[in-house]
Amino acid sequence: MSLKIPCVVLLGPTGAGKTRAALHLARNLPGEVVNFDSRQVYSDFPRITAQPTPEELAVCPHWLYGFLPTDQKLTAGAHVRKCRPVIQDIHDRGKTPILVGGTGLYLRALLEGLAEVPDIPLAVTKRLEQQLEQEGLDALYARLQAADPMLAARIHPNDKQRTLRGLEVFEATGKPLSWYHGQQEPASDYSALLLGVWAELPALEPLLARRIDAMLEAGALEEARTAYDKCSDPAAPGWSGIGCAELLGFLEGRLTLDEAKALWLRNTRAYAKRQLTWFRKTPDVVWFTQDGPFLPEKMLDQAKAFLGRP
RNA sequence: GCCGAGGUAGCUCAGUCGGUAGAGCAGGGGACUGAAAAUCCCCGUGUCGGCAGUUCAAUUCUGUCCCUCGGCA
Repeated sequence: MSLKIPCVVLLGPTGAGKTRAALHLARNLPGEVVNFDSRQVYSDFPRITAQPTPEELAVCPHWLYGFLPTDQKLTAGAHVRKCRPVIQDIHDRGKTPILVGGTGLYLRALLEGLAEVPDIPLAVTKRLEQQLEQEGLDALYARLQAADPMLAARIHPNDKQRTLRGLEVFEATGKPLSWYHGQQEPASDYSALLLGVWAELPALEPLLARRIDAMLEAGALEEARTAYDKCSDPAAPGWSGIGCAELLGFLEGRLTLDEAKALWLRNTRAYAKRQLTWFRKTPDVVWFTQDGPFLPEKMLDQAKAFLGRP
């Protein structure tokens, strides 16, 4: 039984300034940056998903950014499996892993573990999607109630995504998803310092609006166009990202550029709100707001204290 | 100036055969165990454009005024 690997985690809503703070920590600890954002993994959308720029990437090694094609999807489990060896390797080389991102589920899955549910064959998922079309959600939810009453009680009958997930697990494995949840043992491989950048929506909104303009100036539209040439299926996983979907609407002539921008901002704002709701209840976060002294400096002090360095 | 269509929630609009009104989006709050930038839940008093008339009762009918958008001048 080895000791837990110490990690520094930077979390917070989109656009709050995590990347900048991460670089300061990486330079001074020293450390390497590991992504836990479900969208910054797409190789076709470095600007639209606000991945670190080439200059920022040059500061220190960055992991799990921009490696996935638009037509492929990552899952929380797959992300954890990719993350673990990366963190181990950084630690073995005497550096501090700095986890940066905004996908609360991915972070929780990494730190607290995920139930060990086998991969579901694609055929099962496809069949259920087809049945959803034909029989409707009510019928599928009723089947879930029979197959996994514990899970069904916890999710809403309108929740298409979770109803399908519950059913596919039961049909593919013969066991209810809630059974797998019960089997799960708490994971404790990492000792994490959680540093949060907090920004209320009214303060965040103008920053988000400016960031969208900056992204467009940096070539976001050309980025979307190039991605569209590679993958023109609007249902592809990569296109569902905020900004990607709106620019696709413009490219396909469904939206004017102004409409796309307005939608993009609204959707980003709504997303930031959901992130705040999630992170608000995350335990043991040391929160920082953007006013006051140089934020990354204060975070560095915290990180040094946590790691037991002078 | 004339004819027509409208003026109802922040926005787009529905509706009330006369009994003071409701959807979508936005906004606020929340949930979240392999699609999570996803998926989903809860929250709707607003001089129903102004004024007057008819009526027990007008946002609804009538008159008039104001404003917007079409068409004709």
